[in-house]
Amino acid sequence: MDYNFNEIEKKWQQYWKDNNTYKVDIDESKPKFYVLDMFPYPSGAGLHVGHPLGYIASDIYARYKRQRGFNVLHPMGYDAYGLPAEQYAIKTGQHPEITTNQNIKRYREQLEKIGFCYDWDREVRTCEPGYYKWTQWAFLQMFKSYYNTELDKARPIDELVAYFEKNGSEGCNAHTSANVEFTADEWNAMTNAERSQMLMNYRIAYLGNTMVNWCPKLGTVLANDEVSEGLSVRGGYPVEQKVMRQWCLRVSAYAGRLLRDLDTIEWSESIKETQKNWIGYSEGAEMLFPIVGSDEQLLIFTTRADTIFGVTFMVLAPESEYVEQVVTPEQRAAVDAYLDEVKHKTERERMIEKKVSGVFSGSYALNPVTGKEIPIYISDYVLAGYGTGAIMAVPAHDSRDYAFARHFDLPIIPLIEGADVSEESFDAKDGIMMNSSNERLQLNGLQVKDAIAKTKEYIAEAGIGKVKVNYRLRDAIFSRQRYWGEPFPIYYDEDGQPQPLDESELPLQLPEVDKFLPTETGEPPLGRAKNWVAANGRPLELNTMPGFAGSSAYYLRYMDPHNDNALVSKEADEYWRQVDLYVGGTEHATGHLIYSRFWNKFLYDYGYVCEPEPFRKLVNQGMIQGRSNFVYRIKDTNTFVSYNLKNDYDTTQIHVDINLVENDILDVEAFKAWSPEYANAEFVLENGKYICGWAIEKMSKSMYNVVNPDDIVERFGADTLRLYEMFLGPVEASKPWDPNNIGGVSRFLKRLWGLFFKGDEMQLVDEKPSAEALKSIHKLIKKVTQDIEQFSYNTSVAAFMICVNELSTMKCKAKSVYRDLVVLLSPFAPHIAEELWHVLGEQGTVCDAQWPQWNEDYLKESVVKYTVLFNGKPRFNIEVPAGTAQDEVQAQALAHEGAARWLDGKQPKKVIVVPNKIVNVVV
RNA sequence: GCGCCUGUGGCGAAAUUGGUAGACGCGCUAGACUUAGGAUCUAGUAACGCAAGUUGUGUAGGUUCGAGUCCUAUCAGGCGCACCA
Repeated sequence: MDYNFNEIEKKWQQYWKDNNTYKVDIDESKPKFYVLDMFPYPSGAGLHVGHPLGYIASDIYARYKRQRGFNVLHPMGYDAYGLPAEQYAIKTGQHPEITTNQNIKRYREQLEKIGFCYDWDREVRTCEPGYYKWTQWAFLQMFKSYYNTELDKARPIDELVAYFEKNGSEGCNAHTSANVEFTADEWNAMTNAERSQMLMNYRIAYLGNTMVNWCPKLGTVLANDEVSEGLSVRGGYPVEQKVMRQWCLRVSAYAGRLLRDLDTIEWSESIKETQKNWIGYSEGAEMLFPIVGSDEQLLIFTTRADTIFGVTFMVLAPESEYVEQVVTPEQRAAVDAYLDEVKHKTERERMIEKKVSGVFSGSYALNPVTGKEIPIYISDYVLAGYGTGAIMAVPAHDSRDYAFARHFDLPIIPLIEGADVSEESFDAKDGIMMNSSNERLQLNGLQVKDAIAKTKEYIAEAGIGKVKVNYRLRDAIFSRQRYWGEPFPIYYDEDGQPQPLDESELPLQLPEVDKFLPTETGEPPLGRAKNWVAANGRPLELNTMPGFAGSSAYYLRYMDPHNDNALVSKEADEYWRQVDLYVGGTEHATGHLIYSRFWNKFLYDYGYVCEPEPFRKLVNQGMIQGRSNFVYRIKDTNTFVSYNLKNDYDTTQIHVDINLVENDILDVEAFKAWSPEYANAEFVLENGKYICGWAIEKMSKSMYNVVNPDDIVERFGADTLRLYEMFLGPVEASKPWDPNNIGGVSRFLKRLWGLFFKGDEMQLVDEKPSAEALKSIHKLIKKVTQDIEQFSYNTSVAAFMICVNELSTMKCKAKSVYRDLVVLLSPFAPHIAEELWHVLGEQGTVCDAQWPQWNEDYLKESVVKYTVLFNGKPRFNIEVPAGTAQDEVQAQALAHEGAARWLDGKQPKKVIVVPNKIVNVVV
């Protein structure tokens, strides 16, 4: 009987569906385990073979854990809001919901063919009202909260209001970005609108005037992680810096906890490192520099307090609030011209130019330690968003200050012995201080490290500053000027102030619009909706939430997906707690994985969830790249040149569909039929063939190198696809899809199948397995068990191949051996395992079979061989009967005896037995 | 510039964590079988050499009886952050 994978796979997929095999419920009698994949955005292109890589790895783990007696939650869903569906809608007028649902249907079909053990009853879609109700709900909780820096957690905003009524802002422990102070009387005298505006400085979800990344081409603002090198990550359009009034999330309040708690989770070092960089912890000092002829002082941040004696000028960011206070009338024109110039440059232009620019403000500041007057400049190399937007410049020991000083011919005072600052600055935090003592502070002779500590102490004592920790992490910009996203549960009152909807009004459903474009007056698409008002008749917010809103808490929703009264019930949360294993790509390191952690911590502060971290262990699967093929067209002709002849002509490289190419040889007729453009193409061949060029690139529709998993399933079966993807290499590694290797895995399954049958008869019998068969299978049990725990699936597949070869060679027919083999194989190749499970006459499904245990006794050798080395060189072998821990002692005695014989009776100096069957003798 | 990771056959990769480097698969070579297939089976396959043997884990040192593995330096590739004070 042949291995008919198509029939088997269809049959068992149907069986699993009919019997709800993968449905899971809370079961207090079993320990839980939560295995999660990052849910996909359902794009129009469908799945390619790269997508399932992580899904297969997690599926294996989920099935394995289930067989080890765990109650495993393994759900799947869709991140359904996204730009492509919206842009398609703008182009065609088709509602993005229709496109999205079509794509979801396709994804589901593709996923089902691969045989994952998802509990589809728990599927979530971020664009469904029943789901986004809870996205909106979480937003409302954030709107109604502030961050208490003393308790280090979120608290109701009402508590802050009560505090303001009694004490004003004095001594208030609330995280804020604004430097405002007011008394209780002032607070109580404010109008409602004024109070509402003031509270925006404290709310965790707030409407703020912030510098945003504005992408004119996309017509929307973007979060920092959606921008790379001044271009939008999606689309690659230029991004400008612009002050706009936008919804933001006070992620920065959580910077410390986001950083600290990284130590409590099992993530790869590289992704933790990426998050650490993104959060950007930096310990330094804030210092006050009095402005000459003014009562105002400049507050600056520095990590190099020790260099205070080398400060020769100050610099303000162009957007700094201090600018207005320091510009003198004489310098007004020059400053305005500079500010105007800076404003019209995009961030990308600023980065590319890297030219030193700036302008003198006209004012001077007083160095609080030396008492010297130093000029205040304005320059865009100082960023408004970091620290205080103002710095003390130490050109001798900071390369940026150095460049600025050289350009404006400002003095440079070296502070470290032996540092040569004639050509460049000396930035290292290393060396002995000099030029750094006066009657107030003496740093000369100290190491830099000690000088920093001493200066910090001094400035605190002298009252000119304080020790301060700064984070680079900024608040997340949370509104988008788009249609296809969650509406905000916010209306605007008579004063134009945003107010929360009542929770009973949730979900606030996305309204219908006639077009998916901004309005003629430049408002977001929701401005087109008719009757877009709250229950009280007031107008609703027109922005929608960004992509990461819906994906920030989806792992919680899977725990209790149909609950209409809570995001997740207490019972479900306390049972499932957190994701034990999360599998997904590294591209979300600074986006989703930060936002989710933030969101979870916020919910944790109120006790809505019981774990401070959402994802205990994270595995990042690599990308599967495509292998693209190229043809070479001679410029301005319709003639194509074979790869090795292309250098004789002036050619253009063109991607060609890999389905038209076999072993880099182009099927020229198929190529002509591919597109009307090529119907009359002519070819310059080599040896009668057209050879294509190739490259390893990202798998993408536009490069015509996409391999569809459906085709592989059709030709080789889902089990082969699963085994093959695991066999390619470590899950974490990126690797190109190489269709050649698949034959080996396919052959392995056929060979395994062949062991069960003689002709059409099942040939296995109930007999006692031989010692060597037991050894072979127990070796496999041990290997596979350990490999799965370590995600080393590629070596597991190799071990299966070895075992099957051994069983085949020894003609093993004992059912009990194959029963264990089938159970071991079932996480990797569930369909064939299920079929063979029933061929063996077993009941139930193999998913519920208990995972076998290995017995070390079967693995022991009867005789242990030792190689005796003299000073590392092999001399002779000895054999010791195996059995107990005694064999090492025996080996030592035997080796000693043997060595003495070899050395003509001379005793060896030392005999070392190492546990891997080698005895080393020192002579 | 700062930080992190990775360097092993023709290729994807293993190596029980310091103990016979290259498991397993692809590819390749030779052969067998056959109703000629997108087959299957057997043997071989790190390099050099007819051999015994020698050399081999990016490079150079070091520790050790013994190093792919540990230490130091260096080179190459990948990723992240980047006028972040």
